[in-house]
Amino acid sequence: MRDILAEHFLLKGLPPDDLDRLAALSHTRAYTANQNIFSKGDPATGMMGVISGRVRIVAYSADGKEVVLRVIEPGEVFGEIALIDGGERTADAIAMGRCDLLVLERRDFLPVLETNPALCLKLLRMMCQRLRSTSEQLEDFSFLDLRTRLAKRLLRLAGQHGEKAPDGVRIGLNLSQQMLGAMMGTTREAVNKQLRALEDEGLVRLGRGSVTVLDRAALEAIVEAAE
Amino acid sequence: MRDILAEHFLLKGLPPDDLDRLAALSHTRAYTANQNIFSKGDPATGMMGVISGRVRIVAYSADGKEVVLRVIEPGEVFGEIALIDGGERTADAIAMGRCDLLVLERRDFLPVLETNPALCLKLLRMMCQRLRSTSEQLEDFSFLDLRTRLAKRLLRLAGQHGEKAPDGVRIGLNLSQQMLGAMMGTTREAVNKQLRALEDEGLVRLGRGSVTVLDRAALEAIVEAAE
DNA sequence: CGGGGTCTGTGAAGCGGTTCACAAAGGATC
DNA sequence: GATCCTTTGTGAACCGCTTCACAGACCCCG
Repeated sequence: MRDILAEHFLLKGLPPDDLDRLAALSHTRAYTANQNIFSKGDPATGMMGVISGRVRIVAYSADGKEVVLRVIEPGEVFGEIALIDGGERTADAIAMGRCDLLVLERRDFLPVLETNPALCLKLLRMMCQRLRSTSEQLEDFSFLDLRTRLAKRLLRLAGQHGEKAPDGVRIGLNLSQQMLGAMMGTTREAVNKQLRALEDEGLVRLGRGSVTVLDRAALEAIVEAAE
Repeated sequence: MRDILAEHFLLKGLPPDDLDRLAALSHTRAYTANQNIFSKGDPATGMMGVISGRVRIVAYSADGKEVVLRVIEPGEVFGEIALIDGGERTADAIAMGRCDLLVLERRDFLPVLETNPALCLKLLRMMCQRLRSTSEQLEDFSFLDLRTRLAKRLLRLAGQHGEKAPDGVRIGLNLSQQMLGAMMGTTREAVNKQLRALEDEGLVRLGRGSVTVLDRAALEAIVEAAE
């Protein structure tokens, strides 16, 4: 356990005795596909780190529409807002497949944070990053049309999760068009039509649960043209 | 100068010698209406606090549309992202009228931050707050129609800036419909039509540069119905 | 090896918001 | 008071996206 903690980017460099203290108090938890980890409004007791698998953070509208706010990869943490201010959870967290999480309780972590400015600064920098990306998403929502947002999103996904394919970069992830729609705040149908348009132009190839980026430069051109 | 700093919520409780250190190095700057304070992409050297007046943080699209991301009131700070990670400014800051700002340079502030966990935690909590509100705005953009967003925004503005009027709460601010549109990521015309609808229903009264909320409960009902 | 469920593809109709064009009413300035 | 600029009000045309409806393809599971 101590080693898992020490490996984690957020805790790397922490004094050994702090690490021991946290190791003694943190624990892991396993989740199955689509299992709910926490829901909006839940009282928050701490922060989680992803050891293996992926987690998505989503919000629901009154009529059940879903927006994906973030997808969390192994090595990243989520639920840190609640860690700091102790408020309610602001969104739902759902396991995207089998996954193992590390749980750090607020009451254990806070004392360590108070005595460790370097850790504080790391957290601050992480929050900055988060704020930057959320703001960018907000801008994209208000300025860019669907085609452009889609191109941008595909480029990001290809960068993060792309596997090399003979003729391009394949985004696997079991990524349905439904889920892509939720990532961009729109419907499955609208995504499908834009994707088909891109396929007709030869920029991507579609599969069931996958998109292969064939012409990265052309996608980048679409994004460039809009900003 | 030292007293101004000590008054500020973020720095309240700071050890006296830290305060002196910062006081010696920080300075104030005055701006006139609509003057640009910084622009997106500028290298960031530090954080600003508003002493008097108001500042708006805005983003521009390729074709010149404007979105207001935040309005900063006296006593609040902005530009803190750059303070922490030292990256580029992510948006434009514009003085909304005459205003006096306090400027804290990164190189002066960072050492104080490193030795003062309590200050770190305060900053962290502030960033959390910011992240919560930005996420909420993102959700609103994707889920709510204009009428609902407008109702929500009017309620918030009335709460923050409302002056008591004989028959309701008046939002002054010299708030044009143009600016309201920019706050909600839409056009002046669309805002006008929704406002007129609300006026016809007797929920608000419109003036040049002002909106008076006449029926707070009814506006709340509009918002409730959507979430 | 069915058979039900999820995922993809597509068309038609409708709607919310944009764009454009224009008019009139303050307010500011000289 | 005359003039100019900003702000507000409004209608018509347009358009991107949503909604709804349906069909076929693929896949997991019994």
